[in-house]
Amino acid sequence: METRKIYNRIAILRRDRNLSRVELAGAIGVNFQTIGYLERQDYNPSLDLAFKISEYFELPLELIFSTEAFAPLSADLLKAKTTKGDHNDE
Amino acid sequence: METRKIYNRIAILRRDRNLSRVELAGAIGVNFQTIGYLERQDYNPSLDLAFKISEYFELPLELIFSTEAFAPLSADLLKAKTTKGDHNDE
DNA sequence: ATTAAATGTTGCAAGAATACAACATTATGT
DNA sequence: ACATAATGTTGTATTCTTGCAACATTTAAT
Repeated sequence: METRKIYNRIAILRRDRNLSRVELAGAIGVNFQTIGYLERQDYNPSLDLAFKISEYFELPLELIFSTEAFAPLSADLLKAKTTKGDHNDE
Repeated sequence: METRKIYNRIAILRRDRNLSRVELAGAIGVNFQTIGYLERQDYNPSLDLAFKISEYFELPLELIFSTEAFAPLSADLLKAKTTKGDHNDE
């Protein structure tokens, strides 16, 4: 299978919470260098690790990992504010 | 890292759409035996493969994969119906 | 009942993810 | 400027994922 690179927001989320890689790694239960590999997108996390990270940040997996490059977090923030109150369910 | 087993709904979703493993595998671009491994939960898919499957079924990844065992699909269906119209955003 | 399709099982090979160590570079605080 | 923390780099070993082949069992259709 031609493995695609999955993009992620680990680095920004980590900095947003003022954590070092060592701290984040400790909290999640992986080697701190593994966090580095993921932030640099040297390789994709396993599905289990992706879930662990999403659980740690208390964010849906799709908000942290994506098959396409992410826009800056701030853009998403703005979009969320703009859409506030819109309930277009169907 | 002590890898957890991730549960999935691939088998039910596949049957729901009347696909054989060969067909599903072909559509996604993996070996048909790989679908079998995943359905039996012999191992977890890579994050990329999980995304491919979620894209194929046009369902959010968390609806197909979970760190905890799934209730039957029908239960979720009922819950969705019950919650219809509830917009508790904040 | 027979056949064909679908699924399960085992085993081996290749590739990807993770751990870990040692060392280099960059940032931060004083 | 110095010390320390944080991050990056390279390399090796182990485990997990995927592909693939061969064969067994189950299911479905006729």
